[in-house]
Amino acid sequence: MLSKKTQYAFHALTYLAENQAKGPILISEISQERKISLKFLENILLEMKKAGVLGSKKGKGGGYYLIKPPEDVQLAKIIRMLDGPIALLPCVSLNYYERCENCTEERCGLNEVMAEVRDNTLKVLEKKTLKDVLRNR
Amino acid sequence: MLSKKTQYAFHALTYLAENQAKGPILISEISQERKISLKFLENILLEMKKAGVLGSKKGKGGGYYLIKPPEDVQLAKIIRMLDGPIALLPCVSLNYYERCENCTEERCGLNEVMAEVRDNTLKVLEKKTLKDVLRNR
DNA sequence: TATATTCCCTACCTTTTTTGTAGACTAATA
DNA sequence: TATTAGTCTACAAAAAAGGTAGGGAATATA
Repeated sequence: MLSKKTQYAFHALTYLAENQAKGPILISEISQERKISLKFLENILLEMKKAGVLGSKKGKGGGYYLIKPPEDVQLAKIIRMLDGPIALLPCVSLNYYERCENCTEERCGLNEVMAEVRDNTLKVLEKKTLKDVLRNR
Repeated sequence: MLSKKTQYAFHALTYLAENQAKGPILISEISQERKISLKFLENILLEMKKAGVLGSKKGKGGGYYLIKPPEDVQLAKIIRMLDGPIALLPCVSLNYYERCENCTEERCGLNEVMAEVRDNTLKVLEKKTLKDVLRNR
């Protein structure tokens, strides 16, 4: 399951996308509108900024804004950024690969299946973008 | 990611499947062969017994054994049993459904995408069985 | 340049989940 | 009836998730 953090991130991103015309949006506005703890949301937005998804502006008239058009923001990227691996096993993760203990990959049938699951999942999450989850499509 | 618990469960299940001919297998044997903490494994096997996947026999010559042929044990069932929901959001889970807070499902584009992910995942996990992950296929 | 505004950063705290352990109990078998 | 082996309840440690506090730094504007 996606963590609250990632779920909040999606709430924030769709809010930003739907209000792009207004220019930079205050953290506090997103927090109120989408009912997310202000300080927790601060962390999340900052993390997304560092990952290159959001931009920000300080001082009066400041706030956060999307740095790319919604159709260029892959859902897979957001999930990986905040939740880590999408794969079900470390040994089949493309971005967070780790060897499995107690299991030789060459002879383990599980990783083949899990690689198939991963591919099927990514087929959706890498194709779909922020634009696809907006309310006013 | 799958929890250790579920990963251990798969180790145990494949061991049981590969040694079916030997009759009931001791917890301690699986624990040693697959390097899993004995007491932790006890809990896991018991849970699978209660869920109807394993049978057991007490006393000398006892142990655990598969109650169904490996090709009848869906991977999805094992995962759900020990890890819970397979879906990425509670509101698109078939077996563990819960309403999402702060999000009206009718107008939330996220759940449509996540339902698609779920379907793609289940396409694999409900088709593949314990037999498909055995070493000596 | 003073001040208000707003994001930035570090550190911490609480709760929940995961992972693992202890020990007594019950059932089967020889 | 002694031994073997699973069953059950409870607990505990460690890790992860979720959330909070408070000051610092950059910006805008008067």
